[in-house]
Amino acid sequence: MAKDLLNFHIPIAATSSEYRTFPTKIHASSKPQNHEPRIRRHDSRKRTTFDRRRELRSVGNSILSIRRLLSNVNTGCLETALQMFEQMNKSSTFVWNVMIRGLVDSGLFQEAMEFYYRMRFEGIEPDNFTFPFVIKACAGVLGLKEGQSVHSTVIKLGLDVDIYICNALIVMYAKVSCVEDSEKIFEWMPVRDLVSWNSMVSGYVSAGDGWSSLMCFKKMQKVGVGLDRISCISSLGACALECCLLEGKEIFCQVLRNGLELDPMIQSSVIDMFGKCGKVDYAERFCVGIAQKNVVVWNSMIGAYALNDKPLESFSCMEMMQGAKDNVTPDTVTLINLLPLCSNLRALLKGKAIHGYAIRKGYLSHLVLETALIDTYGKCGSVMLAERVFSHMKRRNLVSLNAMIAAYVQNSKDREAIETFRDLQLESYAPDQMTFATTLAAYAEIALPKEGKQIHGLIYKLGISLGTYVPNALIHMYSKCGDLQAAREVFDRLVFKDLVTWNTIIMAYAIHGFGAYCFRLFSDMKNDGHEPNGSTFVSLLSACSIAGIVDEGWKYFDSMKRDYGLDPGIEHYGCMVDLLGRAGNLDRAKCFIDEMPSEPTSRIWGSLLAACRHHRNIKLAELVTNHIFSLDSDNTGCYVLLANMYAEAGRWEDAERIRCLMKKQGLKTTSSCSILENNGKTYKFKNNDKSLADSYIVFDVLDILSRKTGADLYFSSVSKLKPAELLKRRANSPIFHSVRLAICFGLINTTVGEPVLIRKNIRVCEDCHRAAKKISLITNREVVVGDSKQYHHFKDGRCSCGDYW
DNA sequence: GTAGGGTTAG
Repeated sequence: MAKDLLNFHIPIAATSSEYRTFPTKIHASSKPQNHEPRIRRHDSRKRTTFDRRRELRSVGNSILSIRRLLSNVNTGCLETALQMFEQMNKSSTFVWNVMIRGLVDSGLFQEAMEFYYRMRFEGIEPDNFTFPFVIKACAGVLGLKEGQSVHSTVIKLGLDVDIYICNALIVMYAKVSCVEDSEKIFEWMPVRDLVSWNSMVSGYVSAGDGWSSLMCFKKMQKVGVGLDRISCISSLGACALECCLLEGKEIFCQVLRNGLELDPMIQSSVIDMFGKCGKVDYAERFCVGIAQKNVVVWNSMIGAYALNDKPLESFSCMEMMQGAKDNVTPDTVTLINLLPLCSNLRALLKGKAIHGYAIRKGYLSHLVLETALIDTYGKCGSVMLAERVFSHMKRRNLVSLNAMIAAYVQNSKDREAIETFRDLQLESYAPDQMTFATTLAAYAEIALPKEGKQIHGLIYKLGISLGTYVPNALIHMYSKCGDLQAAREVFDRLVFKDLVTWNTIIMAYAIHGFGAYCFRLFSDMKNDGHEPNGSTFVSLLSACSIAGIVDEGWKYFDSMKRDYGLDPGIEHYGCMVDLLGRAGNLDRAKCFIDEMPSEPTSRIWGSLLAACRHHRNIKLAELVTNHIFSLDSDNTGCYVLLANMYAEAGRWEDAERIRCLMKKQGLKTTSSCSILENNGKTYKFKNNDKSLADSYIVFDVLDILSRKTGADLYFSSVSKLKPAELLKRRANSPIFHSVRLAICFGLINTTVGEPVLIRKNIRVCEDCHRAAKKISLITNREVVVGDSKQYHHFKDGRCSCGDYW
């Protein structure tokens, strides 16, 4: 392998430290008044062929060997070229240039840089030919520091007026996100040509600034530079970036006027532009007219369908490309385009098929493809396969790590997500907005406000540019961690709030049971000029369902379609089943599920099951569990709920039967656990947990409170227990449930007047709920308990959930 | 017999 031969490493610092500072010469000197180039360079083009031949002969390389070297480089036989190079006399700049060019052309940018440093180390002076290659290599490795160092050398050698070098610098600075430096170079260039203008147009696109690119494109035509195929490709990219159809159409007309429509790169750029501007039909019409389509053109069309929510067309497009007429083989980009469709369709098998195809074709390992696979597996619920791809990756970057964190979060592996986030920091990756937004979602599920605040501090410290993406995740995280006040502060400080921000804050108040306040926020949102979407109504209906505001719930449900043309989705139906269940209208809830336009999920049935339990309707519960098991046979919660219902009704044989069934299937109940924080430390309690050093105090307080709240609570609610069973269960009594231990610990360790905040991994049981209400009354303290769905604010003997959850 | 700008993707 060519790379093995490139084992000559010189540390960058040893060779380029003298060029580390950014060159200021071009900015400090006065702007040239005319466009006459300052002649300061040794222009090799002025040398005659004879001179060059004589020079090359004089350094001991025969013309034949140089021709062979060039031919190897030109045909991509880098390995042979490298072997030849090592045996040649290396004192001429020419042979180094040829080698560096070869490496750059093969995408071996780091190796090209190392070759340049080696050249300098051996005392060979680079010339005007060397720098365009080297600068391109700097852009390739996105090395701003290296680029600046090379730029210094260019100035020192008086080559900063060379138009080729300047053009390369423009592109390099834009690619490393310093487009202002590109602008300065462009502005100060003594002479600009079409390539200089094109470099600026494409430079702005690389920097993500499509509008500046289009303005530059217009200006270049105004000053009479004209345009060529590359101007069109770059400006079409700008239109695609900004979804600017009008400009895109104009450029398309220019393409036709200039007869450029047969150029495959133009073709793919046009399709891509139309696709990104939401005009997949235009893209399709243009694509159909292309007689011979290459793989990039096909990929652009597949991508356009995918982007415009036409997954089936994307797949059939892939089949067409492989058809007898075109017979084009899908490449890595084709697969990368198709994988998100599998994610959206939750089509795990299709994703696996693409993975298999990639392996058969030898496309792996490929960083982007592997990242897309992690994403697909994560979204399709197979975190194990995502992990497998991740662990086999030869190379990773921030995006692949973000994808793995997201896969964990999507599959409720929040601890693993946080662990991966920590690894990412240890490996010195600089987390970005995506990293934080995803990791915050993991914290939202399992953390307490203190940990959340720490990650918030880190975001602040790193100066992550915010937008709304991270603040929205922060609002969600704080509300889920129980600190609604902190969520509100983030919301209030956010100057530009988008629809997601509003939906998130409404949901924040919803899960804390402040239903009525959510309706006010909804009205504020509309006054702020936002049209609600499906998620807004999930927030609103959740608010109604959690706070038990039945009438408003129906009002919003009806308003969705009538006022906003939004079809209720499965989540909206879920909220309505909750509401009907709460009202005790179980038959109506069942009919409502039966009449749903889409197939009910196990979650929908789960809502009805919770209602059945609340209203002690075992008959319906049995029917509902059958539905749940047919969809989700290892739904532990469902087994437990049914078993408890049987137990409460004194139907011990049935309860035992359900427990046996669980055992048979190897299902284990999730053990309850409650957490709270005190003095910056998180304390974790399990049921009947005596592991804490001063747990005897906790148990003493619990004893006092149990007496005051009526220790017979538990026994009264399960009074149909047999005496033997009663004794057996004494040890597992709800009196010692984790949440009660945590409440006692909180009461002991927090200041009077401060609420006691607890998070719990599973739903609060009826006994603990009843006890918490009494404790709040007796101690005159607010107790806040968050479970997997909502928060219960216990105050003055009442709960914000209205005793339905 | 060496240079600069360019398409699709996570």
